[in-house]
Amino acid sequence: MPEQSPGSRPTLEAVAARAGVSRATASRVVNGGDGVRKPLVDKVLKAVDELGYIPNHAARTLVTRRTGAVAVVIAEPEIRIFSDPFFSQQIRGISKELTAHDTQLVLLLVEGPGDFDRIARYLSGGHVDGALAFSLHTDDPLPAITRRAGIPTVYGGRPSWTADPGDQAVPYVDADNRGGARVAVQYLRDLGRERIAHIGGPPDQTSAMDRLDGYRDVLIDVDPTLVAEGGFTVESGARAMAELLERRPDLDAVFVANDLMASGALRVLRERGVAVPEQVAIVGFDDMDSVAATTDPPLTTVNQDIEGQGRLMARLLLRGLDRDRTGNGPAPDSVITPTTLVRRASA
Amino acid sequence: MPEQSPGSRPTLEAVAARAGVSRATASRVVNGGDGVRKPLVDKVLKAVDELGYIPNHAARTLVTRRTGAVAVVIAEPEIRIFSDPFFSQQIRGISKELTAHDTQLVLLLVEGPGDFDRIARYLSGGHVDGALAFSLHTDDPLPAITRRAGIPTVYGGRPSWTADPGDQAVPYVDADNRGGARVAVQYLRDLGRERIAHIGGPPDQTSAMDRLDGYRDVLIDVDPTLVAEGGFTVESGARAMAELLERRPDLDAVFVANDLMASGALRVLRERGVAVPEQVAIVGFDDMDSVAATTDPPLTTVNQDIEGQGRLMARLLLRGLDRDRTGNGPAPDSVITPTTLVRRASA
DNA sequence: CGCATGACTGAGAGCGCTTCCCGTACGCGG
DNA sequence: CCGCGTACGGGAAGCGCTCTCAGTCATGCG
Repeated sequence: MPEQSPGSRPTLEAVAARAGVSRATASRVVNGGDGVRKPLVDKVLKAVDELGYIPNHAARTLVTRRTGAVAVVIAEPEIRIFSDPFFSQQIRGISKELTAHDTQLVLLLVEGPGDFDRIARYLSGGHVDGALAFSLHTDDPLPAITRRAGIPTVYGGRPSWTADPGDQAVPYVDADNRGGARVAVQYLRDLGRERIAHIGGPPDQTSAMDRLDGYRDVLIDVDPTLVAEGGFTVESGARAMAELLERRPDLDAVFVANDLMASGALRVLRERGVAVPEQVAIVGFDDMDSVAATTDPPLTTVNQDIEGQGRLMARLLLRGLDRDRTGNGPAPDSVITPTTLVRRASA
Repeated sequence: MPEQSPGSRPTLEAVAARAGVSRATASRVVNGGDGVRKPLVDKVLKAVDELGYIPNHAARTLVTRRTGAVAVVIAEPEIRIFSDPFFSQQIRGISKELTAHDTQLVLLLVEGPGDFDRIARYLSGGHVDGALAFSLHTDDPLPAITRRAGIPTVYGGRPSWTADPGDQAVPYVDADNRGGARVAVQYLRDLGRERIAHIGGPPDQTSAMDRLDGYRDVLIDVDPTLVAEGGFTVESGARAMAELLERRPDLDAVFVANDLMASGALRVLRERGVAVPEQVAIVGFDDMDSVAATTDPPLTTVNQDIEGQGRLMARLLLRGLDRDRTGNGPAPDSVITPTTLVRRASA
């Protein structure tokens, strides 16, 4: 690779000159070379190579009006954000897919409520072609922002407002939370468990609600005392478990809405000398490898392909952007990814 | 905020026209307004506001040759990456600082060894003004890449080659690992412990080595059987603890190079019925809030301000970029951030 | 053999912005 | 009241690239 002399990189002009063609032809070659005869293509490529030419991104963006960048907006006031393997795996998937399409990942962390202004300005500023967002809470202002900015956006997780009629559909990627929950609870029932409790997640997150719905699908007329609410954290899971044991010492199984809470629940059960799975069987959700496999006993849980979801989000967005540009292809539709039950020792 | 008619955003030209000034004057106002009389400034700002003008970033970059973006390169083949609260907090700090300076964060995840080519191309491509990187392993190709691309870079954690003489200094931000370790071990000794073991991190990470050095600073002629090596993971910590107990059943304290390993060590001690801190005192490192406070017993550990380190990294880089541009100010220098011992129950 | 047709290539016009350079208008002192 | 100096505003030149449009050349067919 040729050394870069400081401050001056070769331009297309230089490449064209060296190859003995016009700038237009050089440009054509650099952008795929359609309609340029082989010998010229080779000459240009040779010049590119010799000069170490790298296209100027800003100039290209200026004329094409496309940035080749996508924003990933993470708005999570809680600590959970990155520490949550969930996000990190999702981002990893996104990164892989974007990279494969020569698209940059611009990370936008929302630090506080006042930040939405900044985000809005940024998204409106034409810095990125599209956005990927994680819709978490009911009152999330993000959808409104992206809509007003006219930025194509794909959501991770079913946005809460998608239930509302009349709202325009937005593409999103989500796991089959309800189906997964159904399978999990059904499994517990097939095991012969009769008083299956549930520790749910925060009600303003659709994933939590969908999992609860799945639970109810199987246990139609469930006694409300068998249901407790947690906050998707280890601690809240422990609290909820304690609460359930208090209310229903007779319970013989718990379907917990995520692995973190399940690990908290396991701890409480262990502390109180309740044998898992003999006395109480536990099934979690997410199959976080850093949690589910290392609990004692290892957690039976519902697996979802989180990284795959990230990839899918990116792919959906890129496809949509491509469609905007070329004007053809089907409108991107939401995708529900499958879930599978992973049997370990806790149930 | 005015609605954007699709596809056409107001230009500086439009703002200038509406304000009744030249484009040059409008530009000056938008960029700070130096040397423009108050009434005109106001007129322009009013026009900007009314039109909802947002500068075209590509055009600006094209002429100024500055992108207003910084790359954050994370090259960690292991899973640890994001799941590691370490990175997430660091990134959070970086994000805050960059945001405060209207600079974008472009995330570059290295997925595999072959990816370095892509990273190199990207960094050379003038997409970003600078880079922040986490130097982890001895043979990391990143430093060479950024140097060749001529991209100002600040490292997180002391790069291993900084020990080599003759190598040009690179700015980095790191905690006072050695000092922190010293304080921790000294604390154990002040407690009256006499056979203080050490579980170290991977030898190709400077933080691990520096902590080991701190340990040795206090325990000058330490018996090598008291030192075991781990990989900064829970499991490796457990393994190392088991190994130490095997070799030296008489040990009465362990200084562990990070909290994750410490939690693994605690588990092993608990399983074997060794009382902590009565029989064996444990001190960790990092003070990860998701770990140190929730172990049983809560972990005495060495705290470092990780988010602050991230901020510092960004600040150092921005200062360097500013210096490159204006040509004045001191060259950015590396920073070692202080560490403090946090007393909890494990020692 | 001549002209039409198609396939390529080249010239040039900007994309929106910053900034240099020059003209001018205003300030002040004499 | 007039001259000069200073500071501010305006014109214009690109930054590097894409893409339309027109021109060129070779070929195929009548």
